[in-house]
Amino acid sequence: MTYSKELLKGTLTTIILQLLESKGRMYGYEITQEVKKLSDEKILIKEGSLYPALHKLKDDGLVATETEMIGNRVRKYYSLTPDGSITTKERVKELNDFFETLKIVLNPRSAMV
Amino acid sequence: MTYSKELLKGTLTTIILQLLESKGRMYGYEITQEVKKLSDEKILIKEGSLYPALHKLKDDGLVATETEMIGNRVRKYYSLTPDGSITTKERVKELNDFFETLKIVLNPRSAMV
DNA sequence: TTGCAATGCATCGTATTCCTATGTATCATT
DNA sequence: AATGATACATAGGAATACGATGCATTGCAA
Repeated sequence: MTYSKELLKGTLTTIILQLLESKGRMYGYEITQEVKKLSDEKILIKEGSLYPALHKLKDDGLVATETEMIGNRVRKYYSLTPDGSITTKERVKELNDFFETLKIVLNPRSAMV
Repeated sequence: MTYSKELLKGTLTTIILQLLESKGRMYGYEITQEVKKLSDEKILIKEGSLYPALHKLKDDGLVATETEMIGNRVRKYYSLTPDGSITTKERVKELNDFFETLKIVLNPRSAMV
């Protein structure tokens, strides 16, 4: 079972940022595998989503890259810039807050605070 | 403070469906106001999002409409069809499940099950 | 009484973003 | 030798939320 791809919209970038925040640095393929593992195979990030997202994060100055050669194979590591670290905290906070709000909207009877 | 509009993607339809499930029937403007109220003004559904979404739900056979005249003003009520009711339960379940999964992904240290 | 805000419906064009499909290349295992 | 995993990347398409705009009624305040 995989989630409707629409659900990922708006959260993919936050997932990437938060992974980089906790792991320090990662390469693309590693990110897809880590998300797959953590989500019990329920969230599968595709290359067609991941790489454009990473490139955009770089354009926006939120991540920096360094390329390494592993044998003859190129590997591109991503890590957060100071700006990226700040943005990550904001995004994660916003996402958690959004979830809480949505819970209330989706279940009005639990809204008695 | 309003959430980044990207966050709503993939959840708007579920919000509408669940509101109809709990309220029985609602009209468009009423939906925007109810979501605004329940979310403490943090989720503001725009007409440009709402009406296309409602029309799509109708095309998909998930909601039915009835038009009423309130004074000289037209009001269009939406309610769930039997199909819509089933879909609503599935969507809400999927969304809650997605949140749980995402929590784990966003905070690996809490993933020790 | 005039004008503005709120109520109420709707659509067009735009931006975003995720995916499918495709391409290239290395490496390990069979 | 072939296949699957590793690893990067992009082009084109689909979905969807929004901004802008339009129309009409109603209520209220200046």
